[in-house]
Amino acid sequence: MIDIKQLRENPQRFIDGAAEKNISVDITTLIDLDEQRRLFTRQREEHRAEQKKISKEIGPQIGKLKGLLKSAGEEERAEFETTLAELEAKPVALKNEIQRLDDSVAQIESKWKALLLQIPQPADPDVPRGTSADDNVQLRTWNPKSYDLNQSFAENRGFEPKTHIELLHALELADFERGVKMSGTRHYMMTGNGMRLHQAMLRFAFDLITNEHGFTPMSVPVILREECMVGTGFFPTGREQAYHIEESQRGAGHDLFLAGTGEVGLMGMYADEILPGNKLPIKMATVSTCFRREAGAAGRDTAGLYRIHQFDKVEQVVICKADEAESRSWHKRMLSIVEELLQKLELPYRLLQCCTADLGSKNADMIDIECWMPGRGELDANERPQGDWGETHSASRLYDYQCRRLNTRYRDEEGNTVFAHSLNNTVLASPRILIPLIEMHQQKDGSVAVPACLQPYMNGLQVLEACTATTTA
RNA sequence: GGACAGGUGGCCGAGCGGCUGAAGGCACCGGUUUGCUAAACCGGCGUACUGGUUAUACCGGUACCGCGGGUUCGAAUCCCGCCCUGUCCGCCA
Repeated sequence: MIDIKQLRENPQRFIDGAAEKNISVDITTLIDLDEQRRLFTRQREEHRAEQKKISKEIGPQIGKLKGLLKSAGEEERAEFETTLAELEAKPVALKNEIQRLDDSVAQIESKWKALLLQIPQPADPDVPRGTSADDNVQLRTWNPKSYDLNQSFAENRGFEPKTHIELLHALELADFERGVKMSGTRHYMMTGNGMRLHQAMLRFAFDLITNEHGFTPMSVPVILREECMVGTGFFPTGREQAYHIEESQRGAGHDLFLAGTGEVGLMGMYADEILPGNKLPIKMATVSTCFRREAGAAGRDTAGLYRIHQFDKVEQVVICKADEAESRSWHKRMLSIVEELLQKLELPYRLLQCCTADLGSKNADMIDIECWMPGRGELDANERPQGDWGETHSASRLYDYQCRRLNTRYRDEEGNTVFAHSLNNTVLASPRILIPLIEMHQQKDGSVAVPACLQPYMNGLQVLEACTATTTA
């Protein structure tokens, strides 16, 4: 959520910010509603103050009269009733007026809140302006010494690559048909060594981030209340991307939603809290199952492990003090952890500075990491893919946008409560990361070499071969 | 799932429908005293919005006693719905 005070002071910044992100929101209406809300709220407060004052003056008198009324005789009764009516006339008039203002404020406020939640965080000035993902800017690439990105896979390795789908089938690492049979399109199963590899990847990444980089290991709920989804900024805009468990239909008090990332649980845990300043920065990592409906992606990446409804992800999150320099430095550090990971896995990658159009509404800045996937991309004359980059990681910098929504604050040195800054980044998402892994490490004989860093997590296995697969027939 | 009990400030805990933003205690901060520490004593100590002003200093107003609604001139206190917690029973990885 943006700071409404900043919007009042400089609406143009937010109008431009939304336009640059290609997000259409009615900021003029929000400003109108904001003014009305403040006006009516102030009037209501003035009336209430008056009411309280009167109440204190005549309240006890009313109470006393009502008491006397009970034991009063006929003549006295009439007199008391008249006095009572006189005393009550003014507060009753006030009460009606307050009731009217209450209704106005409630009505305005719900529209105001709904709009406010939709206003995107403007991108930072150093984020390239753009109209689509095509305008993202490549920052740098990395490749192992043995792989020249300017040459084709065949030129590098001396044989034509298979796609990950072909490799998964041949080595019996995954079963798409039965996954689809049970759950429908975009579902799959990892089988035998495929599952071992999947787990090895996750554990390797989790150990790296927690043991080597001091992030606190966490398990988090992946079934969450709507407040968490709104608080973390995934709702209302991304509502159709989340699976919705309509428990209220069965009589429960609230619905639940499946998280699309562990970030929801990690950030949600500190909602409505004021943290002691010395607790920051909070560095946490979780490994969790992620669920995405992939609404609007019909027809895209339908085959293989690229775009699926359920996967597992190691996620890193940092909650730090409200300091731009500190935020920016954490962003870099989180990215460098991923670079270390990918280098250990010997996977070529590139860093992409996302342009304004690709940021999403909550981010001030986002850097994606894409791995080279030889089995992806346009088909050549022989109907074989030419290879392409595929997104495997995404590092977001949000300033206080998320903490403001979540109401996560900390107490600074002067004792003030301040909204914290938050950042998040993928450490590793699997099975998507298995695409570059098995495509890049495939060998001429159709086997796949297991990178050294994963071997301890694979019972020491060095090569995945067809005959080593121990899966169901 | 069934039966009870209960949700009050950082924590514990009191609270007759008006004098309660809320007693008391603990913790914390400042001060006095003090060889040091401790103790004792004095003072301070919630969040948010909003106005006086341009200001995180100061003064005022409003709201907040799980959440939402209702009764009332007036609600922490009465009523209704929901959420959550605890205990017992049942079921269960």
